[in-house]
Formats: sequence, C-alpha cells, structure tokens
Amino acid sequence: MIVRTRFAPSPTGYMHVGNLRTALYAYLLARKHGGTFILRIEDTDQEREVAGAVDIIYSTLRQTGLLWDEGPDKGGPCGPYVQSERKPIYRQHADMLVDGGHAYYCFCDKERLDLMRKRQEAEGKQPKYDGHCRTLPRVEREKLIAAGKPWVIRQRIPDGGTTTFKDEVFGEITVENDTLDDNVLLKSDGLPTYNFANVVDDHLMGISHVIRGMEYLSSSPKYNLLYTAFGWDIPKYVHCPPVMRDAQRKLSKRDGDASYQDFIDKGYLNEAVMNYLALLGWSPGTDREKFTLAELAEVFDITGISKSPAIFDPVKLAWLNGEYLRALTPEEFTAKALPFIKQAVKREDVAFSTIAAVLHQRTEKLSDIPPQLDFIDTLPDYSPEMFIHKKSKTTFESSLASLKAAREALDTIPEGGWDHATLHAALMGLVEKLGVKNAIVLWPVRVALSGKEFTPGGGIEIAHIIGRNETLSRLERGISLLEGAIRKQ
RNA sequence: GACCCCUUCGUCUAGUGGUCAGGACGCUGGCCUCUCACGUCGGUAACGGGGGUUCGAAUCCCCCAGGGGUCGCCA
Repeated sequence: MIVRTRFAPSPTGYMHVGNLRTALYAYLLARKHGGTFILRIEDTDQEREVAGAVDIIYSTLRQTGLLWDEGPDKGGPCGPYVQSERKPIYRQHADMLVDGGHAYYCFCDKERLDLMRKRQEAEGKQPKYDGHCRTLPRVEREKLIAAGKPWVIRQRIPDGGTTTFKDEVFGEITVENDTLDDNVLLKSDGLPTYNFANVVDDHLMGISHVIRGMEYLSSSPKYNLLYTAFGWDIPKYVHCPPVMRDAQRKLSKRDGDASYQDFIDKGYLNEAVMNYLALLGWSPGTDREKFTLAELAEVFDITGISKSPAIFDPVKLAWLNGEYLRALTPEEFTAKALPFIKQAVKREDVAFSTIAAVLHQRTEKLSDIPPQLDFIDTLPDYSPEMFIHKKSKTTFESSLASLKAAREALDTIPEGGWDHATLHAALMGLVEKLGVKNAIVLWPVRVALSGKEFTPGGGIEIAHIIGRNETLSRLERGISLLEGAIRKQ
C-alpha cells in the first residue's frame, strides 16, 4: 500500500504543540512506510486570515525536521496545495454532488437560520437544518440564482438508516443518520467549508491515512457519506486524542505555553520537545523513552496511539530536556548556553568556558541559567553565619584560618597562571598541608567567593571564573566579615 | 440536552483471561560529594464503582459514575 499522509493546518499565526504532534505522527507514518508527506494549507476562512501565518508553519516544520515532500512551495502532482487556490475544484465537485442528488442549493439567510435554531432550542430539540430548501424545484432554484440571491450548497444526509465507519485507533463506530445535519459544503463566498474541502482534497491528493485531531471524529460519518456519494475509496482514519493542560482543559494558546516557539524561547531543545511530544499519547510498546526523529520513524506504529486525552506534563519535558542538554558535548552546550549566560553576566573578564562547564550538569532548560549566575558580577551581601556548615564542622575560627591560608596560597599565583589546574593544585595542596577535610578549606572559600549557600560549581571553579583580582578581594571581604563575627561573640 | 468516544500509580504509559500489575517523570531514603546538581542503589503509589461470564478477570459482556468531543456559511 502506498502511504500518503498530510498535515493540513489552517494559518492561525502560531504552532500549537497539539497540532505539531499530529503533524509528527503524519510525518512518521509516511517515513515509516517510505511514503509521502504532504503539506496543505487550509485557508478557506477568509475572515481569520493572519498575515505571516504560513511562514510560521514553514519555519516550524523546518526547525523540527518535519520536511514535506509536496506542498505549496515545493509543488507536486496534486497541486495547488493551498485551498484558496483550488476554488474551481470544489465548485465542480459540489455540482457533481448536486447532480447526483447528494447535495442541494440552499438560499436560507442568516436571519432565518438563527430564528430556526432559536425555535428548536426553545422546543428542546437539537439545532439542525430543517430542510427548507431540500425540495426546491430546479426552476425555482435557477430563478433565485438569476435574481442574484446568495446561496450555499448543503450536503443531503440520507433519511433514516445508519452510517458506519472505521477509525484505526477507535475501531468501528456507527451512528444514526438522523443525528447528522445537512451541513454547508460550499459557502456563499464560493469557498468550501472544512467539511467539504478535506474530503475532496484528501481524495484528489491520494491521501491514504487521514491523521487529525479527535474533534473531527463525530463528523467523520458525514465525510464517509461524501466519499460514498462520489464513489471514492475511503481512506484510513486516524483520530488523535487531544493534548490537555489538566483533566478538564485543553492546552490552549491562552495559557502561554501551547506554542512550539514558546518552548524554544524558554530554552527547550527542539529534539527534546519533539521526543516528548511523540511519547505524549503514543507508546512504542517498549520501555525506551529517548528517540531521535529518525529513530521514531523506524518504530512508529498507529497501534501505539492511545484513546484517551493526555495531560501535558512540563516537569517531565524539563527532565527530558535536561537529558538532552547533558548529552551535548561541552562545546555544543557552551554555544547554546552562552546567550543565557550573558543575560546574567555583563563582565567580560570571566572564564565563560568554566561557567558553561559548571552549568552543564545542572541545567534542565536554558532559561534556568541566569538566576544561577547572579553572584558573578557582584558579590551579594551575606551573613557570616553562612560560613558555618554543620555537616562539615566548619566554624568561624576554622573558616577564618582557611580563608587566610587560601589568600596566602592564591596570592602567589600570577595572573597568567590563573587556570583551573593551578587553582586546584593550590587549594588541594592547602588541604593536604593543613591535614584537614576538603570542606574545611573549600566550604568557606566557596561562600566567600559567592556569598551564596548554593552555587553551580565549587570554590575552585568559582575562583577560576571570577578571576584573580575578584577572588582575592572577595577573600579579603570574607576575612573581615569573619573577624567581625568573632569579635562579637 | 442529544449523539459519539474515553477511564491502569499524582502525570505519561506497558499490559489484549493466569504477571508479586512492569517502566518513566515526580516525591522520598541511602551512597557519592567543598554547596547545589549529576550519577548510583532503594522506597512510595494505580486497574473509577457495581453486576455478570469463567476454575480464573486490568483484560470479555451489561449498568452506573466521571471526563472528553460534536451539535456554525470555524477549522
């Protein structure tokens, strides 16, 4: 079987991660079977046009690696791939339906429709087109058209009976035809509704698997009726459950973290986001959790898609992102971290590579970086109490001695020799010389250099990062703080 | 409200009549350690409820409850 899948977004101006996941699945299925992945723009709602929205679709798909084989910019045998450019095709197909008795012209205006719905609601019935124009004679119809009366074309749902369709994730579903509405197929502006365009285009473009959100599940019987009316083969339907914010609400753009770009801006890696999305509502059937896009394409299978909505867990995404960050080489990590480091560090005379090194194993997302670095440019005010660390048994006195010894040892290192290895040798040598535990020396040094309880990296790294002058002056500051504290005792 | 769909640890999930119900995140205890993290070893926690079918049900059937979706000249 030739697999042809499509991603058919409407240009809304941002890429919702739920949509992106649907695109991912469509892409993976195509790649898995050596098939074709198609991009189609569904811009039939002229009122919702957003400038630049199509570019966001392009750039996001490129960034994520979901490269399409046919599309508006690439062309292909089934173009055009923009629905607003396919207008004549829909008209032609709508007429075919009308000729076959599967659709009809409707001249009802908004006022009548509103009134009708209001009445039906008042009577406690479900709003549904009342079939007013269903039986309009052909001559009457021509007369109204000639008179310039606006019209739409509606689908004629068969009276009575049932329609059954099969979904690859939900199985067989049967509904009573009477619960289905005579929906508009062709709007008065001549453009098709989604209900019509998706059927015509999916068939004309040879789509084998229609992968889309679950919100279309309940309209699928109508689409089936359309395929049948045309005498077309019915594609395989794959409806994906929604991505939720919590048990009640869908993840929405209003929450500010539903768009792909939001995650990238916060310092999540593309690879981590895509990996996480793949596993949200789909399982490979094994315990494996880390996949590249290419690896996903190998193992992807429709049967792994789950039936129930999945809650998006930012905490787990962050963990996965950390995994990806940690797997980077030091050079790669430095390149990605540098812009975030510079948000917090304005000084230029610091050891950036050491900052990155010290951050590497401590960063889940890049936006976590700046707050960790707030002590580098300027030493915060801190209390001498911080020198006392119970577990390491440091005291004011021991800390004062350590700081003085450290000052003496480091003072002998020239500016040019101020590197990590030298500092390490000097401070560890001090530990050995004094015959004490590492912490007796290193705890107070780290506190004096950072003024903080927790820091990325230890005293040696921080000394290297902030440089000789700053190190010596901060040690000085620590010494006087401690002397003051001891005097007060 | 009507119609359709869904329901395993807090979360993502594995599981398709016989498992101590597995993994991951989180939380938590130990180890490592100059702090925090990383790493590592352990712990915690689930089959929505009720009826059946069966020697035996998370797995099959029915009912209920809860949740979701749809009911537009939006997609």
